[in-house]
Amino acid sequence: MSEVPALSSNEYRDTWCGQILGDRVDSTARVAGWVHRRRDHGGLIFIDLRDRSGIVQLVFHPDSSGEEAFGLAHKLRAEDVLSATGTVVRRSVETINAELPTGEFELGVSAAELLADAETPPFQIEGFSGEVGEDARLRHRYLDLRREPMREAMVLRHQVTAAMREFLDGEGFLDVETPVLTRSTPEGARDFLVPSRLQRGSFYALPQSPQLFKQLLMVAGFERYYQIARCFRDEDLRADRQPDFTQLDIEMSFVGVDDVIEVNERLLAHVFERVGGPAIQLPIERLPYDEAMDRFGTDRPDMRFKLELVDLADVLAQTDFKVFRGAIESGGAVRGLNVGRREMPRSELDGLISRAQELGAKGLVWAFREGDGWRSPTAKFLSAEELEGLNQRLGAEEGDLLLLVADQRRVADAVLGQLRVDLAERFDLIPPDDHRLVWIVDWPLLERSAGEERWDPLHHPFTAPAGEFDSSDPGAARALAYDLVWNGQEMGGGSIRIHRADVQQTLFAALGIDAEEAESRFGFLLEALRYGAPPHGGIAYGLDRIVQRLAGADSIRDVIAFPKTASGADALTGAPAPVGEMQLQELGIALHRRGLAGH
RNA sequence: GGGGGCGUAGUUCAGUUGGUUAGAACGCCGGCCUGUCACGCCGGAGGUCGCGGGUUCGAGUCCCGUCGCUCCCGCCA
Repeated sequence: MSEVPALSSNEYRDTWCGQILGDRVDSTARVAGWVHRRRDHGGLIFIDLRDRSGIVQLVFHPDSSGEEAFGLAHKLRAEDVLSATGTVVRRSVETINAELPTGEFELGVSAAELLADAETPPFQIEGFSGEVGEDARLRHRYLDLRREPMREAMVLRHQVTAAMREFLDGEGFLDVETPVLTRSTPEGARDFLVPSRLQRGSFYALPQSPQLFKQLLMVAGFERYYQIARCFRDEDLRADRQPDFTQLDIEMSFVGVDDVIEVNERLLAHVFERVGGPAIQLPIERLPYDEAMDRFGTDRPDMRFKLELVDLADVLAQTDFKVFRGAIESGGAVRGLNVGRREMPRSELDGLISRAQELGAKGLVWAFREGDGWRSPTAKFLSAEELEGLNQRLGAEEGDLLLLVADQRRVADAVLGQLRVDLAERFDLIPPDDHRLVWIVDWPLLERSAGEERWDPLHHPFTAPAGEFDSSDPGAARALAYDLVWNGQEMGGGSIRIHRADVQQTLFAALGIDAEEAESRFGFLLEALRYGAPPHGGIAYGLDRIVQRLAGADSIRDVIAFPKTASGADALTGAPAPVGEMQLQELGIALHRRGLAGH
């Protein structure tokens, strides 16, 4: 239950429902709130009244409450809004309700006023054991938010941001607001665009993050900045992705990787301690990117369980099996996973193959170790020596389920890395209350863009390289970057930024952005860097995800007051919605009728 | 953009191999009830089976399309 300070008296109430406690016994109190539940015994009426602080039982008695109040009580219905005055009474022992914090007391009502009556809610606020469909909850979110789990999630969210502000304030960080109507910043996602009326044909972009602004604040000499910033990305939604979401955005000057990580570890420990999250052992483990990919096949490993990937190419160097040989000869890899001794019917194994294909693999080899060999459709293609070598490399014991993927290394990693997580859930390998935080460090600076002759930044183009950047071998460059991964989910990421204009220009060039384009898109940044920019770096956290995880919620939507549905709609307001012809004309926008646009 | 799941009373769900009057629980409405707290008891109302089309003597059930919600892939940190 949310903590609230004592009330002063006003025309509606002088006490919170949740504060009808022992120190009030025999005194007069006035409370206000919503009718949570009514129990009408004919000659005696109980009303549970709810406000943000909690619930208190009101008792209406035909004699002591008076005819008027008693008559009103008889007509009360769920969610009516009521103000009631009465005497705080200690309940007799046999009528105590141990479930309620106020359960040893009640309010003997002497007068009551109906402040608003309520229509029957479309779903029950409480007292119903089933889960209400999210559709209905979102359409009437203001009612959904009256339910205790939602209120608690919102309270938790507030406590998290309050603890963040408290810590950062104590460390000298300045909270500075940056624009929402801005220019596209290249985080890689599609921008939400806002048409300009004053400059027809031009558009603002909603920020994907305050990245460039916070760097400019470092140039401005603010040294330590933070903001709880709304960010926007026009991409498809997921259970942990919304088109508008919130970041805790942080930037610091005159710092290196270790400095940023050190402050952030104390920040996390402080926040978790304040809100009763899992205890954090400092320092948080750091895992180099290459090792994460080797062992877990992903840059956001869930380290609460083992199931590590194994490289099998050398065992199969001489193999005649076309699938494996083909992958190896074309520069790919054969990677394997020992799932341990498991039963799995053929239908489920087929399901694993489908899942592997969905994730990009051409196929998946499954096998159960049986004696010195395999029970597997693939066994007949492999020699006894190869099977023995594979069993040994995979540490396979009798009955162990083995999964192998032969493909380009990044594909094999991605597929087995995801299957590893799927199977851990399938076989309950994840300890229930375990939490594992890890920094992923030593990232590559650039990666080959998929299918194109181009280098892309793994983070963003302002990430500083470790040491001198060698344009002749961009793939070898490492980044001064770090991501925080919590139970396999990315919670935040950041880097030291490039603070010299010449280095930034070199990087733009390496990314295929020529000087002219760099000047037109990022001229303001390059110019700022020429006026004396301090070495600086920072981080941004996905606030919604952090709160989701702390709340133990299945979806990010459960910790956002007014979230969008999977199709990006606001079920409550109906956004997005068509606008009038006049509005469009003012903006100089003409809509294509469907089909005319050509695509 | 692609794939999977779901859509029946206000809510959560059941509904057999296609069969004539579509059920349950909670909620709602009315009555009774002075210590309940998921109050109890009695009675009652409430349905475009998401929508459109098709197959059939007959469709909640089968087929096609479409819309909505949701999960995943692509995309996106």
